[in-house]
Amino acid sequence: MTPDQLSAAIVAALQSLVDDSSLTLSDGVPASVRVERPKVKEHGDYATNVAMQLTKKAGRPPREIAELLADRLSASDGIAGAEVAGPGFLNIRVAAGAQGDVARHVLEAGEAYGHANESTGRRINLEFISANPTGPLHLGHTRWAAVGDALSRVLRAAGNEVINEFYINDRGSQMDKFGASLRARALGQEPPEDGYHGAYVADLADQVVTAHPGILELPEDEQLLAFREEGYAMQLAEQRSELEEFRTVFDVWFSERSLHESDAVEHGMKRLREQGRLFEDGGATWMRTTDFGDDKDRVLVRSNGELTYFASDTAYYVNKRERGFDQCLYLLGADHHGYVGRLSAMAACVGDTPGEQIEILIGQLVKILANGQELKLSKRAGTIVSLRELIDLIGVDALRYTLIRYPADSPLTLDVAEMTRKSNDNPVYYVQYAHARLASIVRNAADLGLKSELAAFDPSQLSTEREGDLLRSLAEFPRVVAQAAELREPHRIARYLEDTASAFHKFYDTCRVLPQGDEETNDVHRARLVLVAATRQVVANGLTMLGVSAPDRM
RNA sequence: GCCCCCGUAGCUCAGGGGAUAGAGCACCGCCCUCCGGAGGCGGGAGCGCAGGUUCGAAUCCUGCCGGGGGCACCA
Repeated sequence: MTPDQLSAAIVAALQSLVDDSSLTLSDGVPASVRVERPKVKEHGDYATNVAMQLTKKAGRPPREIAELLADRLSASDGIAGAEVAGPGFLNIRVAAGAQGDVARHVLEAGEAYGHANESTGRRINLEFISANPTGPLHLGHTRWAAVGDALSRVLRAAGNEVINEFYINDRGSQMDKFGASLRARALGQEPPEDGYHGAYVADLADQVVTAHPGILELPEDEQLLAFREEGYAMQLAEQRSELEEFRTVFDVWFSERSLHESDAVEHGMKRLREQGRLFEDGGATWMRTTDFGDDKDRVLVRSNGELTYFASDTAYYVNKRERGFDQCLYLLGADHHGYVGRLSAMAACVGDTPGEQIEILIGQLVKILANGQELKLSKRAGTIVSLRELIDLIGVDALRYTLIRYPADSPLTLDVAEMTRKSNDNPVYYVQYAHARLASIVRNAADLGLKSELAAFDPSQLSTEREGDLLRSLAEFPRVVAQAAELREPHRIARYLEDTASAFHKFYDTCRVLPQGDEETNDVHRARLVLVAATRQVVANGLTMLGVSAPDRM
């Protein structure tokens, strides 16, 4: 019995109470009832507070409603018992057979277990990282790479169509400063004061010269252009390959320049004009974002005729919507949180509703400590911890997992020494180890000529406390995925996996799975093997959803 | 000055109104004749402060204190 099935059983019990007038509910029977897993085992396998919530609508004390419900529910299939506790909680015990059947569901669904059965029909554009192509990706980008990619997988699992998109800021003065910095290094000079000073600039400059032997013979303006464009191409290629190595793949790499090369910007402005949100002041063109709660109106075209970055943002958003996305999600770092107000207002200015078509998720920054000292991540200072370096240092699995397992909106402090010193300090190994152990049992079973056969599976054999705990944990997975997608919180998957791994290790400690010595294979062995195979499937599905490997051996 | 995020165990962090607030690390002790000890079992310690909403608050609201981030006709 899954929580959803239990919830349905409670609803049915309520309905039957209403049908025979044992209970009157002013709003009718709720469509679903929340069931939760109690913290203490004395409170049963599941508990619901529905009686307390219905007390007003029923006009009766919660314990009285709970009593009625307990009687009715106890008679339902798969329910071993229900009792009222405290102010009106209903504590429910599920029959072992119904509980064990969860393992069957898991194996029947296989890789699809935990994934939504139906499509939401929603197309989501998920934009994240969107770094300037003027340097290596650093720790901050790395967090969004891991979280964004995991979020995308989770949203897909929940039945959405999702496109991962990377917006390339390849236009504007930063690019020129980048080109000038490269040229300066190539000439053996210091980059401009407001340019790029990291050590990578000199290396990149050398690469540009190598690829373009005649570059230093060009006139200065052409030379600046050539350095800028070559450096851009190389840096972008580098970012792509690093991200690919990090298993973060983008479906669309969208160039800001391409917006300007097409008529997208003018098109976006036209849309705003139609909506009546444009005005002229001081020779500049403004968008009246204050109509929708922004602190101040925003300039789109400066008085000198140049387009602002925000004009691109607007055009880009309109472009996304016209490409057919129902929802545009932006994953931004806390250093960009000032954009939330104006982006939301902008979407409203073109006629959308913030929170519906546009959703901006702010992730807090990551701090990294080495020997108790914070590493500064400034590109200027050149003390960058790059994605490449982090991968080399920590490994893709551990790095991804560590960054994903915390909520993105909580500031994070990681210790290099701790991440690199002892690998088993990282919870990712706890989960992966569980998977390897599970896979190993399945392997050993095969050596004994045993397979997890559903035909011979008797779920009621899984009757011990730890088997029940593990089964209930497996039953949670679909709910966890749905919730993680709804809240845009992929870290919930990681936390869930840690709980499930723990439930498995405890089960393993007390429950022998395979027959030993000359022992005959019995129904308990067979049932436990099914449970093991189901658990392995769930752990594998969860790790896959995080983009972390599920090794059969470690 | 205004806005956003955060404050939970010695440290890093979970906990979307529910019953006795949880993990990992660190510290102390214990558990393999047998499926992987990267495991299991036990031990101590905590919701920044003050109000409010509620039958019930770590969770929601207000104020204060402390930490981080942000304010542009920059990108």
